[in-house]
Amino acid sequence: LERFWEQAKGEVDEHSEVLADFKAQALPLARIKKIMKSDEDVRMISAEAPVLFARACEFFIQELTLRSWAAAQEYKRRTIQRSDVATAIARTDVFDFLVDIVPREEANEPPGTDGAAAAAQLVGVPPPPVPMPGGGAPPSAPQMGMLSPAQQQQQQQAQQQQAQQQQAQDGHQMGQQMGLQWPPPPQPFPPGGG
Amino acid sequence: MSADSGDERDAAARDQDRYLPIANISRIMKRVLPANAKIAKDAKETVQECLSEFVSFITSEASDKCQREKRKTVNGDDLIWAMTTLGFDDYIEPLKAYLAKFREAEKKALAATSKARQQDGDA
DNA sequence: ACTCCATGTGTGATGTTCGTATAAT
DNA sequence: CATTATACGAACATCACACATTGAT
Repeated sequence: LERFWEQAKGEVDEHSEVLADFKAQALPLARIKKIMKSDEDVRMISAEAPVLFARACEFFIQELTLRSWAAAQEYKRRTIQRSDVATAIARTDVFDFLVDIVPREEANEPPGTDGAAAAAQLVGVPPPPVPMPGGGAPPSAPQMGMLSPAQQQQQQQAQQQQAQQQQAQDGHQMGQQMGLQWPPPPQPFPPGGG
Repeated sequence: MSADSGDERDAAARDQDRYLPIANISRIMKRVLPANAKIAKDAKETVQECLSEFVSFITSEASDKCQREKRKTVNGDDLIWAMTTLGFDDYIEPLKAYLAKFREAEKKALAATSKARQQDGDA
């Protein structure tokens, strides 16, 4: 009897591993489900929904992180601060729904400088409205109008290349695009599967 | 104007139950950053909060669609539709492929377990 | 529109993983 | 101030069961 199980497991094992890779390095599905259920209208959730969401959350985190990193680099910082995330949100229209959490005032962006616009273009973002009410420069905002867009681009590109190399070394998942544009990982599914 | 700027975020730190583990989020963030990049604690917490908002945002839109169509179960297609509607078009393609592969794998896994059970009873 | 079957999901208990807290660098 | 290393405990994944949901008739 155990023989059968072992044989069967041979078949199942492959799929099990594949399925295991879903949650391998992912966010906890149970908590995603909890957050979804925080909406009173949501009663039943298919099993695939949290799985899909886990992946979507990775994309979301990666995009927000890269845009924040670009913002940090404009100040020649290697540490992403909250203000950088705020800046990334303020510049990206698909993140408008986050203004309730991170108000635009927290974004550090010197008005009158098109360096930000240049960076945004480099990032591949269409001209964001960025009304930028008279927010005023945050305390941690040093003088940064001195960088020419070209220099900023050079620095960012250098960083991007480094990042790409890191990606290529660190993992074979996504090292090709990742220019800071937002090309979702070509990896449609768990590695090793297929 | 006020000296309480910065304390508001502590309120967010209370219900960690409503957020995804910050360690996982930090790991995913580092994955797309160069090795020499650092992430401030504030930034991690901010991303953490934004992520939960993202989930709620998409879920709400998907739930509305389900109500319109008189369905009671939010499925992956609803989420994909919601993300498309809300402007996350770039996520859709890979997510579709991911979802398709997941369904396929699950079907096969289920069939395999079914066979295993048959053999179990047979033996 | 109504019924029927198959599929799939919520709930609760359990073993195991892994994220959090803390201290050192 | 952020990262790393370590131990503990909470939370996650899994399973079984009852029945609601879905889609075709």
